[in-house]
Amino acid sequence: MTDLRAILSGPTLDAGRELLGARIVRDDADGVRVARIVEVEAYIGEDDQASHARFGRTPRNTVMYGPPGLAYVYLVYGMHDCLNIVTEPAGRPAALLVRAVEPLDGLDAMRDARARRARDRRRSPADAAAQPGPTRRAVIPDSRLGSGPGLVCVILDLDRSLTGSDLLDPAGSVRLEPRPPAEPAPAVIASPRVGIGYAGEPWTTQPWRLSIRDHPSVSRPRPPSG
DNA sequence: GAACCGATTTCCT
DNA sequence: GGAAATCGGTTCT
Repeated sequence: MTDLRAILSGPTLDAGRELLGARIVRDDADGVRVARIVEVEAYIGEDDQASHARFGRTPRNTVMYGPPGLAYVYLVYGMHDCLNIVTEPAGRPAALLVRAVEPLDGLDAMRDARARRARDRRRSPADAAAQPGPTRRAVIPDSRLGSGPGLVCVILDLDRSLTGSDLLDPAGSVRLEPRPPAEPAPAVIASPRVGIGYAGEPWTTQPWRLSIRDHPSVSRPRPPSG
């Protein structure tokens, strides 16, 4: 089945498994960029103490209560945008955080976007005060360009203004497309979510991080290869 | 390759 | 007011 709307309206963990291997297509002035989803995390309901919905509906998280297939992009640690895909029927707050992608097409635009980000960072006063030093940075392999939730948004130029747009709209500039039928379903690893120590048990140990087994584009910390 | 650190601003019982 | 669904650089093993 490739009806993504139906898949996203179902249980979030099932939807997460279906999204592994799906494509994010970014279609804008910089051309067409395509990336394959290799890692997601599920945030399910108001009971989930790791979810932004844990305090109930707020101005920021309202879109999580909307229909499946909408984008929810939020800012974390004051600097990184993170892309979520809303799941489950309207009224039930749930979403899948896209933690890592494998670049498939438009890699030059992706590298440009990362270089732009690095330049902007260097403009900050604190960095200007620091000695630039002649340190040469290692070249980032293609497979690692989108290996983290913040990096996914950097290489695809996504930000909070995208929140509320429908990722299944064929005319949208950011689109979600199903895994091609010819491509075999990937082996999935389920492991605990990252960076949610504040949530307490059982939430910190729920295996709601889903990733393609042993895929080089998966973010750190690397899940067990099972 | 792991472990530590600083950046930066939005969000909310 | 305090913490946050992270990243990149540095420093160590």
